[in-house]
Amino acid sequence: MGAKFELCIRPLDLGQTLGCGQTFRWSQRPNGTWSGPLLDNCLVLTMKGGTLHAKAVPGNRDVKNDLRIHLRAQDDVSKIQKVLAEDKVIAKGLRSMRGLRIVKIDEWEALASFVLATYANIPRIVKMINAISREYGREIVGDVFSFPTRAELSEASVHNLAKLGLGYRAKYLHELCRAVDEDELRHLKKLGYEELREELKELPGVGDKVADCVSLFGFGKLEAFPIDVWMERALSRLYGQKGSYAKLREFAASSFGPYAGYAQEYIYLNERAYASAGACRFTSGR
DNA sequence: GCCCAGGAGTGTG
DNA sequence: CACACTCATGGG
Repeated sequence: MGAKFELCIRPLDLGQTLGCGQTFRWSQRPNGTWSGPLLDNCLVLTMKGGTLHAKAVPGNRDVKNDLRIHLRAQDDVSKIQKVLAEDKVIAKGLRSMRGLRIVKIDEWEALASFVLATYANIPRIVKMINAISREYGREIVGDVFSFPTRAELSEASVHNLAKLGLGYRAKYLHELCRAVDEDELRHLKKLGYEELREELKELPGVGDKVADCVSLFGFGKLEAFPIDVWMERALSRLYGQKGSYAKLREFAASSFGPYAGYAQEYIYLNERAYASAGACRFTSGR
């Protein structure tokens, strides 16, 4: 039982890619490997000499291709970085993030995950997602659970979801299960970015920011540019850009075009690093 | 204890 | 269009 395989995807840094808050289900082990559920397999990933080595349990279906899709092996990340580095702000921050890749998450998982992600910090988001997976998903191997399907999750009552620590998000998630079905997801996959985000925004718990996260990470729209509180601060601090979501979104589209999603990730991580460096200075000043 | 969190929904000016 | 307010709760 289980499967082993290798993939040559470059550039790739597992920590930068899986631990940066675009996906919530991977965790780093003490020995530097990364593990987590991907659809109906549990994977353990490690880098050896620039090559990705993977172990999959139980090794269902075409897990190798699932991982290739998840890590967006088709992206020419070096070229994207080269284009985006024309922006001096990004060029500077980029140096420490060469191995970051945008991931492609299952559409339903992305939708449900980012509805839960509203107004919560990342450790809490991870906790909520683990809780609903444990309660309503299927056990893949010991203590690793798949993300619950829409059908599985629609069995949950608002009350039981709230008990898992979702707060007011319990109601959104419950309504989302009823507002979306497989036909709707199939329909959404056919849409271009602008149409997609407008239709996503019709769903309960989905506003501008969640629609962009789901477009980017769930539907693979690299031109999407999610703007959360961190991005607002970064755009103000680094570019002097302030104003409504629509205005900031327009700035991003004109500045970063088809690779706005990658630009967003570089700027977002840059801002978080800046904040934690500032906090460190502050606390160490005694 | 306090502040904040990868915001959205609703109502008002 | 822009704001203001509320929502429920855990993490740092």
